[in-house]
Amino acid sequence: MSDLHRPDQNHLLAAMPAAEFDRLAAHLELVAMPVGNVLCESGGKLQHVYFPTTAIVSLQYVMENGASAEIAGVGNEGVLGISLFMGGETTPSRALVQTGGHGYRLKASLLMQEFNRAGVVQRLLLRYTQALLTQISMTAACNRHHSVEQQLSRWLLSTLDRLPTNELTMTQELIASMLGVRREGVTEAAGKLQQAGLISYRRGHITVLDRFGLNAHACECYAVVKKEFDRLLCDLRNRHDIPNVAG
Amino acid sequence: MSDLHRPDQNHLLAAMPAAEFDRLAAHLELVAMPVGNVLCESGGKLQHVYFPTTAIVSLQYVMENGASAEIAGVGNEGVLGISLFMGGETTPSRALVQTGGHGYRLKASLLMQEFNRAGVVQRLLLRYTQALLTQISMTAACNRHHSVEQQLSRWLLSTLDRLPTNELTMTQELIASMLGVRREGVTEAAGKLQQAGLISYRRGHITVLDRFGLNAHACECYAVVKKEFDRLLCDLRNRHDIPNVAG
DNA sequence: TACGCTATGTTCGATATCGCACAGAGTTGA
DNA sequence: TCAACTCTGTGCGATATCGAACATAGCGTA
Repeated sequence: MSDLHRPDQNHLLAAMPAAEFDRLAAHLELVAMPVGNVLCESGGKLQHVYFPTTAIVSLQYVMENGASAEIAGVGNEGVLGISLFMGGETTPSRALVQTGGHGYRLKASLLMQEFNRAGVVQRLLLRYTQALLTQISMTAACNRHHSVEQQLSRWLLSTLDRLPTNELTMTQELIASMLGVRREGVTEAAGKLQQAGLISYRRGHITVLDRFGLNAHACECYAVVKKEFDRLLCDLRNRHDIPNVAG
Repeated sequence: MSDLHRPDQNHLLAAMPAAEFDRLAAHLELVAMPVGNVLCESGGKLQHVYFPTTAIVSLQYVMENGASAEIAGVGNEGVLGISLFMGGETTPSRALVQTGGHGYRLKASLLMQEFNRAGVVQRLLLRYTQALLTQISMTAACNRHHSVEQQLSRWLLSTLDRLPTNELTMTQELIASMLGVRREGVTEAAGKLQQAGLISYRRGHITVLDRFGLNAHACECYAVVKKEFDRLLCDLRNRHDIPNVAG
């Protein structure tokens, strides 16, 4: 297992310089993150931050009437628990494991120690937070203007970016609750995408056949978010000189 | 004018301890922020951060087809330009002055110097950023699930919170572009609110008559955001000991 | 005062999504 | 093999919003 799971499968951990990473490495704890697990309820305080490697966590808001909406997703590109270092300790959204897998967790206090050194790790985490903010912003715009079919395409692509394969294990019911639409709406949209030869699916599994085609089918939101993540973070992999933008 | 305009009309500036504030005060520049002014285009880099006092800035995303959606608003409770200290320098959203007024601006480099001291001001700005993040998150959820009438109520209330009066100068057309809906939809929703005795309006002006009633008419999103802002920031006014949440 | 511009009000059909009901198909386990 | 359960497919009317066209009303200005 120690061969299969490595901290640097998480891009943020991988982007940390050796000195900083070494300080944290001994305290990183590999944990299973089974699907459906609620890591943090609305308003709840996390005891750890989570760096997913193969798992994907969905940040959702659940409304008073029970309807839910995904705000953003967190996979191997990021970290769950930004409210700890942002100073609020809690958020009104909940964190639900959407795709089961693993991740590394770190005691909140240890992350805070590192963050408060005000060095590379702080800058890295703040950049990630800005990227997350862009993701949430685009979710807002997308929810306003785009069709279920476009949103499903976007969601499939961004989920796929966090997985090693082209297949995701996920019922339409679950996808519907992520997107905040009816299950039937997902059935219909998925049917169209399958007819177009972009995906194929069977009970609980979706395989993306044509990523480029799906991209063309999705709204611009996917590309905007991806570009912004790349700009802010992707080049961090194997590049440990995160610039300090101090004037 | 120097009597009418004071930096502490902005809550973030007011929340800074004397030592920190004094370092910045000499560099704060009072500027007029006329309605319609675009302070920052999508992807553009700000040379200053803006602390509005009487103005309100709308953060929007404009889609490829020209449709727009408000992501969040920034008034006297906050600051425009978080991407500077978050490390990304730019964001995909644009900043448009929605309500004309004034604000204080500060050279980006000077804010960065203060931010990089990793002291009270940094913690204050990060807490504000988290509050903004909550606002954006709720915009996303609200866009998904709530009616135009509910959203208009929410928007009126949150705009009013940033103004000294109960009247806002704003055409329905402009409100429509903020909410990302048709102008006719705003006309219809505003008509209902007026019939219910909650607001009254005439060509370009809206007066809120019954704030409590409007609150009851709005979706939960308004209250969630307000509560979170209060929790994270409101008690900062006249309270300069922002706790360091280091573990 | 009269004109012209802009804001607001109203109507219409078109469309997307919803909410519900139920049928069929796949999976699991006794 | 069969039963129970879950997931997916489909059809229906109801509703909200859209998109466009046009009517009316308020306001500034010549």
